[in-house]
Amino acid sequence: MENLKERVTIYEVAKASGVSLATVSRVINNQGNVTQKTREKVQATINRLGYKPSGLAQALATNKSTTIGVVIPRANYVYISSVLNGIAEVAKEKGFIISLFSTSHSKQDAISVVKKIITSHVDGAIIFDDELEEEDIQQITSYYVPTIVINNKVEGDRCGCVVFGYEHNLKNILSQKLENDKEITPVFLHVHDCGRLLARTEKAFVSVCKEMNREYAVLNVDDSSSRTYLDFKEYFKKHNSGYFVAYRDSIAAAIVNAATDSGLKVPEQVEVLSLIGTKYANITRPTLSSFDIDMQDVGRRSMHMLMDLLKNELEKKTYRIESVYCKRGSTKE
Amino acid sequence: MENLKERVTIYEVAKASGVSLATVSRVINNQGNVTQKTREKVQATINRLGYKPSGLAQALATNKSTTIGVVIPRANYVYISSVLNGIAEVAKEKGFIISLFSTSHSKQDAISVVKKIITSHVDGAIIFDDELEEEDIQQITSYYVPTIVINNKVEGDRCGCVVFGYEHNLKNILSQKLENDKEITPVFLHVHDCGRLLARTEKAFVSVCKEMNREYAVLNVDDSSSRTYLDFKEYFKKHNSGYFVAYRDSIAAAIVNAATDSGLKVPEQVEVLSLIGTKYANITRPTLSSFDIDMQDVGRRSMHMLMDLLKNELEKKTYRIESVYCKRGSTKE
DNA sequence: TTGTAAGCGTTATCAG
DNA sequence: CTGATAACGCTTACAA
Repeated sequence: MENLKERVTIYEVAKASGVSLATVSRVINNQGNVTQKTREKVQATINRLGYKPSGLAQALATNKSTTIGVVIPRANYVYISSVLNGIAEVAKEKGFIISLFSTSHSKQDAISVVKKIITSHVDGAIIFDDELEEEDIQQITSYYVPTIVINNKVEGDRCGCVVFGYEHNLKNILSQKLENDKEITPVFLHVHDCGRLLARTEKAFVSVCKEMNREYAVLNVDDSSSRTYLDFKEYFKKHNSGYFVAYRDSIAAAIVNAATDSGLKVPEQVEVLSLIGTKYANITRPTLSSFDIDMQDVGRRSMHMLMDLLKNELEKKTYRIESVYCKRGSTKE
Repeated sequence: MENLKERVTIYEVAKASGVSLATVSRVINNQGNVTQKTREKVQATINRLGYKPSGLAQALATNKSTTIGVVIPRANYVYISSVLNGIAEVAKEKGFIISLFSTSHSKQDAISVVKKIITSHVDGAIIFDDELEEEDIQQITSYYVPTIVINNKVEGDRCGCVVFGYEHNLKNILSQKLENDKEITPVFLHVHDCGRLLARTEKAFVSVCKEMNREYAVLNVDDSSSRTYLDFKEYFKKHNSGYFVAYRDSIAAAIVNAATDSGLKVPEQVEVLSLIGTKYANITRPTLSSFDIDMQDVGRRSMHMLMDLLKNELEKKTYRIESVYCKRGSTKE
C-alpha cells in the first residue's frame, strides 16, 4: 500500500481498474452480478491503492449510518461505564459504531444533546440519562430515531425501555428491618440532583417509614465518597450507631470506613445498606449489603432491544430488571 | 413543531420560506450576507418544520465531521473509563462527537478497528489500546487522520502521544525496599495478555531484582479480582508473608483482603504495592499504596493535544506524565 | 444580498 | 454482467 496524498475515492479505483463506479460499488458491497475475474481485478486495485470507502458517503446514499447514539451522564460511576461496556460489546458484535454523548446536570445541555442526536443521523439511540424527559425522547423518536431508554418508563411508537426494580426490594428489606428492630431511626442519604433512581428509592424509603409510623431522617451527603467519608468521621464523633441507606456503594463504603475508622463496629453498631451494588461491595471490609443488578447486562440487553426495534420486531417494549438483594457484611440481616 | 413524516431537508425549508438553498445554508451556519429580515423568516420556518440539518451531508460537503474516534480496550477497568470521561469532557466543550471503538485481545480485531476508524471519516483519533502497534497507527495517520496515542511512544507527522512514567518510580521504591529489607523475595503478579504497561513494569521489576542480585518471583494471577482473591486465600494457607507488586489496585485489593481474611497482618506480614491506583486505593482497609496518575486528566490532555494537532499547532508531540507514589497502608514504607 | 450550480463519495435504478 | 446517471442533503464558489 502506498502512502496516500489524498483520500482515494471509488472513482479512482474504477478508473484504475478500468471499470465503472457501479462495479466497484458492487465489489465492496459483496454483491452478485460481478464476474469472479472482474471482482479480483477490482479487489487488487483496491488493495494496491489502499482504498477505504467513505462511511459518510455510504450513509448518505443508503440512509443508514450503522451508528447508534448513546447518551450517558457525565459522572464517572462504575455502574455507568458497565452499562456502556455492555452496549459496546453487542454493538461491536452487530457491526454498529457508537456515538457517545454525555450530559451534565442541566436541562439546557440535555436539549442540545437531543439536537445533536438528531443531526448526527444515527440509526438508533440508547438513552441512560435522567436529564432527558419523556418529551425529549418523543422528539427524538419523532425524527424516526428508534430509541431505548434505560431507567425511565417510556413507551411509544419507536421506543422501548429497560427499567430497574429497586423500590420493591428496598421496601421489603426496610420494613422487615423496622419490624425486627423497634428502636432504630433509619437514615436515607440524599445526594443533591442525583436523578430519578435516587428520587424513587427515597420515596419508597419514606413511604415505608410513614406506613409503619416510624421516625426517619434524610441526610444530605456529597456525591464524592472522599468528602462523605470526612463528613461521617465528624458525624461519628457525635453518634455511635445508625442504620443508613445509601444510593451507591462507594458512598456506602465511605460510611462503613468512617464508622470503622472511628472505632465503631459494623454491623453491630452501624449498619449500612447500599442500593446500587458494584465491585466495591465485595472489596470493602466488611463487605457491603446491596441490591445488585448486572449493569453490563443492562447494556447488552438494551442494545439487543434496540436491534429488534430497528427491525420492527420488538415485542416487549418494557423490560424490567429486578435487583437482587445481596446480604453482605454491612447489615445484620 | 409538527410530527414529521420524513426527514425535512434544506430544500423544503428553502421552498417553504421562498428562498434558495444557499440562503438557508447561510442561516443555519450563522454566516453573514443575509438580511436580518430573511434570516428571521427562514429561522421561523426552520422552527416550524422542525428542521435539523443532516450532519452526514454537512460532513460530506465540508470534509469535516467534527467527530473523533476513540479506541479503548474492552476491559471494564475504572482507569479506562476515567480516561474516556476526560476525553468526553473536552470533546463536549469543543463541540466534537465521540465515536467509540473498543478492541478485544486480538490482532485481527485491532486491524478491523483501524479499518473502521478510517472509513468512519473521523477528524482525528485518540488511541488507548495496546493491541494497536505502531504500524497500525501509521496506517491511520497515512489517511490524514491526526492521532494521539496514549501509553505508547509513537511519533510521526500527524501523530502525538501521552506516555506514563511508572517504571522509574517503581524502580526507586523497589530498590529502596530491597535495600532496607535483605530478607524478602518480592513477587510480581503477572496477568496474562495485559498490555504494554504491565510488560514494561514487569521488566523494570525484574531488572531491579537482578541488578541487586536478589531473588524474585513472578506469579500468574487471573485478571478478575474475585478469582485472585480466592487464589490468594489458598496461597495464604501455605504462606504467611510476602511482598507483592500488583498491576492495578483491584488486584492489589484482592490480595490485601485475602491476607486480612486469612488472619495475616497487612502490612506487617504481607505487603502489597499497586501500580495503577484509582478510587479503590482509598476504599480498602488498609488503604493501598500505589502509583497514581489522574487518568481523567490524561483523557483531557489527550483531547487537548488532538485539538492542537488538528490545527497543526501541536509543538510537544510527546507528553509524559509521571506517576506519583502514594504511600498508604498496604506497605510499611 | 441572493440565487445557480457544481461538487462531496457513495448507492441504486435503469438500460444495454 | 456492466455502465450511465440520478439521487442522498449539504456547502460554496461564482453570478446576478
